[in-house]
Amino acid sequence: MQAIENLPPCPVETTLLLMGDKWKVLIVRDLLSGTKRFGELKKSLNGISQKVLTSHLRTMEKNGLITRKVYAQVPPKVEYTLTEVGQSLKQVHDAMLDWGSIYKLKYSK
Amino acid sequence: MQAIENLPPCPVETTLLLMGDKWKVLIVRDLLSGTKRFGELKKSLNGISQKVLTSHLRTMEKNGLITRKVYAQVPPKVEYTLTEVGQSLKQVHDAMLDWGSIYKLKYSK
DNA sequence: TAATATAGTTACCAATTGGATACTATTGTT
DNA sequence: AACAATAGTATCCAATTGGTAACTATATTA
Repeated sequence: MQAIENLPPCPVETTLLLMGDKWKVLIVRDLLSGTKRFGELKKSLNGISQKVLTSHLRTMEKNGLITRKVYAQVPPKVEYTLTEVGQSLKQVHDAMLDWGSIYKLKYSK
Repeated sequence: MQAIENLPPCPVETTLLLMGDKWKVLIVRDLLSGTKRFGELKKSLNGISQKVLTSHLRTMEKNGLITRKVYAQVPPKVEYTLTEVGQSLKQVHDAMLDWGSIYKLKYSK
């Protein structure tokens, strides 16, 4: 992958630059359990539009978080998989999972 | 605090609902080192406008993440502090800090 | 007397994001 | 011959978000 230029000095801001987005975190959540096809992602990301899903996947691929594998078939089959760096987002995901659970215990009905 | 209704079933989505926003994470980052005044936050959140900072602080207060203390002075003095639940966002913050650092090591110039 | 400092609020405008819809390509199926 | 299936792309419109600038209050300071 190509090096990215001008990342912010604060690493938290770097993470936000690459992942500071509802859908991207949910895409990671879904790919943490393994490779998925485009259609599977679309279905499990309830309500995301095709356009938005495609554009997030492209950005994440460019940033080295996922890989895209196209099969020479008709109808098309495209699979998305987390890279090693993408996998390492599991810590962030898990922290968010834990915190959300705690918050719900405390404050939800 | 009042219970919040209709939190999403997935705890990750709950976290995103409350924190899925660049500025909110950075506000937490800044408050993790202790209580801050409005003006201090504004200065350290480089580039945030007064309007946006105010509105994020209000939402976070409503959600039980921070407390707001107004001193009866002129000119006004208002301090913001993380609540206990707000403090517990440290795990999320730290995971993002770690991941950003790793990412920069691998991919930045 | 006028300026300064702080923490806002309000109104308006611009930009970004997101959604809906229609369209494409091609092979296999009915 | 028409249709289904998949992973898109292109276009247009709507909504949300964010920025700028002006305004407020009032005690203290020059």
